[in-house]
Amino acid sequence: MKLSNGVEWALHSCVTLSQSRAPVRATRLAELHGIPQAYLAKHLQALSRAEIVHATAGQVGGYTLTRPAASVTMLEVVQAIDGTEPAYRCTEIRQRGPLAVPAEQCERPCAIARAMAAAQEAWYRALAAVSIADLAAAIDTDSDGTAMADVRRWLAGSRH
Amino acid sequence: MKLSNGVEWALHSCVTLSQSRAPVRATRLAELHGIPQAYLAKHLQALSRAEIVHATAGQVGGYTLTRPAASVTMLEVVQAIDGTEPAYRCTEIRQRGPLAVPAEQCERPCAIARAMAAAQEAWYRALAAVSIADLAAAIDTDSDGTAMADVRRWLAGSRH
DNA sequence: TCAACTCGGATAGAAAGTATCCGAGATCAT
DNA sequence: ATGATCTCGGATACTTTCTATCCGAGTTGA
Repeated sequence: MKLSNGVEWALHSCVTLSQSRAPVRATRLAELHGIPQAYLAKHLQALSRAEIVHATAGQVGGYTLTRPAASVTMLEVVQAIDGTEPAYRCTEIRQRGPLAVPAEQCERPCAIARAMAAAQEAWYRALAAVSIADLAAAIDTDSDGTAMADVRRWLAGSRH
Repeated sequence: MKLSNGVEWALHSCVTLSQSRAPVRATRLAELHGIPQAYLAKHLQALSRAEIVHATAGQVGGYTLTRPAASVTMLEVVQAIDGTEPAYRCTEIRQRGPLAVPAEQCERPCAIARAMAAAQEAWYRALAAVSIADLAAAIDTDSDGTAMADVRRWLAGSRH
């Protein structure tokens, strides 16, 4: 089980966007984080499709958060990049083989699928409990309150 | 994020093995579940390497559980097949770019990595709380107490 | 001692993730 | 109003992982 690499970039990008009301170009986000510009753009598209960010075209275009950072959860971002399909998908092998269970007895998911779904739900809950604003605050605390100010300063001076 | 297909087969196979003290051949497990024999064998190797099952060679060989089913958790099986690496791996992009954080300030994982680790831990905890014996009992209940007896009967008559 | 059966690792093919490019659309200066 | 420039968006190659399979090494029982 591996999570797409773009999840990390998307989360950092959202934290950065939370520090700016003005649109931020994909190129600048990539430069700030030291990551491939073209590939990050693809992931930003996914965030745009999920309506987490809003894309503005044109010379002063770029990306902005559509909602306050406190109302955007990590889960939304992860699902926007990685998809909403659960990690475990039951192929109903109980309905196959010599001891196959009749289909009419399989309305309820199989016990294994239920346990996996419960685990996934626990994962979802943990991610839904943390917002982009929470992340920004935690990163700020880790740096003794300088990190986000530095980001804001860098963003303000980036439009040359 | 997608979980390997073999996880489902491994879990069902462990439940089946919990119903037999005698070794069960990989061919029989595949036949019972209606799945590719050769590919299941590869996953059983992983279970063997993790010492969840014991492989016996020879004419009356096959696989058996090494421990009581009540002491084998879903988490162990999932990790044996899928590996123990966490789904999210931080690439430390905070140490890159124009606002790079000095390495000496990065002893603690970044806030995003911490939140992801907490979510993964919740997932682990949910899986560790369910044993193979629990699964067997739940499957039995779903079938009004006939499923496991049917499995035992089929296993007893399978060595022709 | 021999024969038959088992598991185990090494080997091809398919799918998904990774990385990139160029075109459609919009904005600002002229 | 017009044109040039800059933006995002989807379509296109490449790499890695997962999927599926085969044949050899080792063991058991007759």
